[in-house]
Amino acid sequence: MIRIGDAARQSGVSAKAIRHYEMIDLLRPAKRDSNGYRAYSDIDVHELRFIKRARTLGFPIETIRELLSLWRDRSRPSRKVRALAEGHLSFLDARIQATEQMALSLRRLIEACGGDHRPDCPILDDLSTGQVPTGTNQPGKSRRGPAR
Amino acid sequence: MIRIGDAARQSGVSAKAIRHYEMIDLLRPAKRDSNGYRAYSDIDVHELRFIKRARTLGFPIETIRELLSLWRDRSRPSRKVRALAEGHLSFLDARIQATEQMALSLRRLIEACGGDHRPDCPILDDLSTGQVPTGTNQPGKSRRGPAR
DNA sequence: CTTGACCGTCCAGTCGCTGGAAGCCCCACC
DNA sequence: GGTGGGGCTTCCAGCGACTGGACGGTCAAG
Repeated sequence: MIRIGDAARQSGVSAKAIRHYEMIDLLRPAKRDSNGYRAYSDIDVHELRFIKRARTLGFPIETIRELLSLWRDRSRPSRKVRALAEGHLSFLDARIQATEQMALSLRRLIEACGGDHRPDCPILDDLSTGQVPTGTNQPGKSRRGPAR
Repeated sequence: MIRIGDAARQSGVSAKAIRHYEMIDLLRPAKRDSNGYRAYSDIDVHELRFIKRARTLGFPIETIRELLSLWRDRSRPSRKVRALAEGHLSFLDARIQATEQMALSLRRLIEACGGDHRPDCPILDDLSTGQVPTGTNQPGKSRRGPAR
């Protein structure tokens, strides 16, 4: 049986994260051996790798939960998997768009800025005169800056 | 004097967020009028707009803190502002790259998936056989203990 | 017997807020 | 005078997906 450290090394998921996944019921509780250590099988490591790969593709945990249950189900329709993947792809595309928009604006500002010892700076000028984007505030209608 | 709700409407920053900014000392504590309500000046609203615009460009709060202090300093060298902006731009570019990589992989998987009623699905196949990205886990520097 | 690599639990912190509860303040309206 | 509805106040909790650290047990080598 594989202990948590080895499961971590073999899957690329940290031991801390493995315990975390167990706590949030993404993974079923690991068996314990006589001294209380978690003991994993190759199948468990395989699931961890599955999770790792899905995280690498940016899937959120809740979606991975569904993906895992679809994976375990031998009769799943690939349609469902595909729908999940497409939903996530839309999310990624939206994030790319939003981030590119930020980068574009910022790049223009940087180009206009001399970057010398003087206080004159188009970057600060832009920030200080920035128009209020309408309808983007208030309780209820939250604007979410892509998380960091 | 402007109360918090109006300051929110005029700046595009929610009232909750304004209080939050005060709590983390991004904003100096607002004056209070007789009934204890926060009272803002046009200058304060201007700062809020500055913050809002910087957030829209994706700057993290800690960087905005520096940007604000540079902005308040009439003799600031634009060099420093520019350096902050360039650092953030690198961060944005890295994020775009990473997200595009995810989207690209996912798009390929989706294209290969029929999306029908059958259980056969390249997406799940990929996830379940995903190679372990080496060197991407945990604290322990993955050094080997004695064989068990 | 000590060292050191593991393992365990539990709590706190990250980031940037948002939601909600409980309770004032103030105005208009009946 | 009461009532209703905004606004404002405070404080606590929660989001996502973990990571860090404290504190302690377990085990084999030296």
